Amino acid sequence: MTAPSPDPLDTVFAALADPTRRAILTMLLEDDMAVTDVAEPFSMSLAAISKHLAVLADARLITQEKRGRVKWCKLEPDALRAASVWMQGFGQFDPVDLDAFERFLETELDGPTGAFSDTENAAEFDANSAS
Amino acid sequence: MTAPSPDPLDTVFAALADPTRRAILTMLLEDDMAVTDVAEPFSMSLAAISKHLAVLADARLITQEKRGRVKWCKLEPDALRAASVWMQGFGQFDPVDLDAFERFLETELDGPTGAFSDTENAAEFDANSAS
DNA sequence: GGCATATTCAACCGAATGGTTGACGATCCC
DNA sequence: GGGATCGTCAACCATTCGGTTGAATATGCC
Repeated sequence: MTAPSPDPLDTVFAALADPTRRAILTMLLEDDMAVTDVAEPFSMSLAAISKHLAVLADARLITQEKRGRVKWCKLEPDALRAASVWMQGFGQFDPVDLDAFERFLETELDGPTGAFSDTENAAEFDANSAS
Repeated sequence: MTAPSPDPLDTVFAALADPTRRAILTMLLEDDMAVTDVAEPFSMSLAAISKHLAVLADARLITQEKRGRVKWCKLEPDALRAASVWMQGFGQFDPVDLDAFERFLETELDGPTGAFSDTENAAEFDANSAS
């Protein structure tokens, strides 16, 4: 924590660059989750997921609150605002295609408890399986 | 190049995670530039900038076209669209705050030839100088 | 041809990343 | 108290990243 203070965009974009972390964010979009539950769909150790969550928390993309012995992870979409503004400036796209995102989500998420469909996106949850 | 085919979002976000590369994109927003001219404001070797440009090209954030002995770099904002859509889905921010971006740019860019103001953002062009 | 310019290549280096395993500290519950 | 569960810590490992330097490859110009 002695780091000077790198541009917040650095840490936000770096956090988003990992498919596991993006998948975690997508899961948290549905609901707050405990660390163990976040880890469940991934074929990777709990410690690894814990590290990913630390990266997301460092980028302020999530917050973590310990209640009892379970630590709850909550999406913090505000952290994306600066990054989003930065990106939007380049494209001058059509204003926010939220419909496209909802369509994307429908293929990404299946049930409310983290049971994912085995579409093309399922690969994101077992990145090592990619040949 | 034997890599399977990672999610394009991986490479786009990873490319955006570096302040030097974001600065390059900002410069290219003004105009196409040759590699040497891109490198000029940075306190880093030409080879390093060449690598950064390769990363940006790999993420399809820029294209490079060789005319004569000089290679021109051109911004390709389309590559940001998918990433932007992905991000927007989390925030449900107010639709595209382009004004905020233009204000940001005014502090970022000074002249049309790569002369940057020495505001807070100038640090991005000599990242090593950050204590 | 011969020299200067533009850009990349190759080898190397230190630091950061993403993962593992095993031990550890908290907390819940009987 | 004591066992099970939750989560992190510490050490380790292989790979990637961001940078350097020096040589090599085009290309333009006289």
